[in-house]
Amino acid sequence: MVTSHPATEERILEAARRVFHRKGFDGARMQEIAAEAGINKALLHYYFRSKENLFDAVFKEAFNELINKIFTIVGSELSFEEKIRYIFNDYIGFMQKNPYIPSFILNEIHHNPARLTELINSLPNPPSGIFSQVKKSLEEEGMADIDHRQLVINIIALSVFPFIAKPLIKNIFNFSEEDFTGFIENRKKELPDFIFKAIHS
Amino acid sequence: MVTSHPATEERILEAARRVFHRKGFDGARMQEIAAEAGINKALLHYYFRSKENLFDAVFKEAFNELINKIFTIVGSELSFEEKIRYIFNDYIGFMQKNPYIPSFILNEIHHNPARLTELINSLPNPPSGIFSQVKKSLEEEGMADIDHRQLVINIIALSVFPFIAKPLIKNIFNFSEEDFTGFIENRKKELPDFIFKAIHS
DNA sequence: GTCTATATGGCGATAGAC
DNA sequence: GTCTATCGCCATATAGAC
Repeated sequence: MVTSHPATEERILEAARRVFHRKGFDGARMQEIAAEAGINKALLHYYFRSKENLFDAVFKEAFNELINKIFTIVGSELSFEEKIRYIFNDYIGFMQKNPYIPSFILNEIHHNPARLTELINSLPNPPSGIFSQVKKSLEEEGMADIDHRQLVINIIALSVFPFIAKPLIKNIFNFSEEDFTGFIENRKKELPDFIFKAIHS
Repeated sequence: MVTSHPATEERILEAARRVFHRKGFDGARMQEIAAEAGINKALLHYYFRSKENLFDAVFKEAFNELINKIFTIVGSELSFEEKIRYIFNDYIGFMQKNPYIPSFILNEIHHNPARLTELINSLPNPPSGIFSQVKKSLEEEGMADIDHRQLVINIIALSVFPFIAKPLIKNIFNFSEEDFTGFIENRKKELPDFIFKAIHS
């Protein structure tokens, strides 16, 4: 895994990202990753002993990016309202730049629950701490009656779902790629107020 | 596909559902489906010529169930408020009974966009008609200012997402299976008011 | 219709030369 | 470190007996 020729390892990882993100573990082929990286299969195994190892590196990286992105905002010192606005703007923005990651993660977490537990346990900030902080924020805002966990899931659902369902959305609304981009840009603007109205009595 | 022994074909389909829903096309094995159905691989090919054919039958069925469920409610003669309540109650209820279908559909639609277009075109009620009806409902309720397409996606996102992200949710909240069930039951109760508050000015 | 046996190809992984 | 060649296995699919 550590070598005197980092350029090759990084090229393998880039190729592996492209292929695994799109096709998942079962659909990906070592031959395709090798071709994308401009090398041959044998060299893949020289750097990362097995398909599973290579996949783990890619999965871990994507998972941490996706989770830390949101946990960093939630766990920051911003006001409650600012946090909501930042999440919708930055989190959706991240997925616009990495449109395959949400489906990739949400699909692969079903296949290996043990790895998921391990990854969550090794996060820099434990989720339990983040969530008790959310709860405290809500109490300070005088909204102690709403379940903070339901709210967190609602916010993530509204952010992530359009990217998971993109092909379906494009089809049922007859959206071009530009239409879809516009639809997402509108969400960034409209979702914060949607949430504020929903939670303020 | 049509035969004098329907019991076998139905047993194959039941087995194929169980395996494909959980593992997707790439992860499923014809051997496993045969074993689940209590027959051998050769007989699978006798009834459904290829893995792809068998998968298509399973996919089409799940897709139509998932889409028609919601389109039937949306296109019904219920009042706007009733529709919202029915969607959250019945749609979430359907997914509680079929927890693998949302992930299955949302994952596989990425792999064959052509089949998706075909399936949508063959729906009993065309989506465009359903959505113009939603728009009309909103105008009658004096809520013409909100984008009906954004609202539809929000409602579906809030319903579907917890099932797609179930392993993640259980992990980060330290939920047992019973905790998760309770969490979903609470959503059924709370989501209608969440939406009503969000859209009423 | 249902089985056993087998064809055929592709996959992950390794051996060994350079 | 990087390559070519190949092993061993397992997948889908078919042939052919009953």
